[in-house]
Amino acid sequence: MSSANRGVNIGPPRFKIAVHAIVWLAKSNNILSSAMIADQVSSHATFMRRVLQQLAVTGIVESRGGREGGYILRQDACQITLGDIYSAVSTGCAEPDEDVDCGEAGAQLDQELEKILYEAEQQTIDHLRQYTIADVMNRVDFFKI
Amino acid sequence: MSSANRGVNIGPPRFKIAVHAIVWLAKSNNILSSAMIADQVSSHATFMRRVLQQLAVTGIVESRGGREGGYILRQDACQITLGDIYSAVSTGCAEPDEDVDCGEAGAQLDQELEKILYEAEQQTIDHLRQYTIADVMNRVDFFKI
DNA sequence: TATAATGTGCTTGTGTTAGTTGCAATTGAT
DNA sequence: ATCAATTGCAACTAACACAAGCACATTATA
Repeated sequence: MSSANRGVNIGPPRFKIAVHAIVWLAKSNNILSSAMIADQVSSHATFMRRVLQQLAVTGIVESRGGREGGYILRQDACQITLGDIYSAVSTGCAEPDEDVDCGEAGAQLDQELEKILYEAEQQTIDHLRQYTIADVMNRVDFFKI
Repeated sequence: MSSANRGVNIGPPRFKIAVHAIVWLAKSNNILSSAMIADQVSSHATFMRRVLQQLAVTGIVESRGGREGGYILRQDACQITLGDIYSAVSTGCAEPDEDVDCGEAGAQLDQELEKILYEAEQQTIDHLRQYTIADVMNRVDFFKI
């Protein structure tokens, strides 16, 4: 999976990979190791583990350690939304900017902008909540349920 | 202006700098050189020229070459919206992803996701259209009109 | 116990963006 | 006409964010 231009200016870069991983988990309907998922999405096992762990802490997938371990969906494909995934992979990359060094007035302006952008992002997440993984899968023949 | 963590996962990085620049132009209500603007927003003249040029092609500012040249607003602060600015600084960084190399099905899935994200971004822009530069300025004492 | 997986720290690679320099073209002041 | 100040633009460098990849401790199961 290339890490070139993302095409749109919204969403963390991991978002699409996370969706791909969940789609494959939904299709297999089984436990899959990070290595197997990485193969399917042309990524790498270690990176997938990090992404899948973010999905695990929000309860979208469950991780099992040890032999025969891996990841398995904890919710049905028609219950998981793109908004859920966006939120899950955003955690940890949404700390507020450190204070800018362009003066008091500039800093205040920046804070106000930050508020507005935060609000816009929340609305984006709401918008993405209308699409479930099942919806997305049904848009592609190969994954159709 | 730090280029560290952006705090939110939406908008091109230049967005906030572009807003700052326009706010200063609105406050001064006069022609300002790239060097003067760069000073105000703690950035650099050449970089500001790049950003301001994007704002010029969409008609938000006007650029004048030569001695006594610089940039000046072409619209009133209460007519320029954050959505306009977002669109302006997004041009040229929103080409679609190159085709991913994770198989036909994966590529199709990716295209569908891309459509959904594009739609989400358009809605973000619409959302940002409700805020004018004048609104933003009135949120900060120093810039209050 | 041996095996196969996750979790995670660390290093390396790479693409994107900002910073910087240099200079031609342009425009107004003198 | 000359000079000074500015944009526009190309090229290069630097910084940063993120993914890729390795190593290994930990964990769980056959």
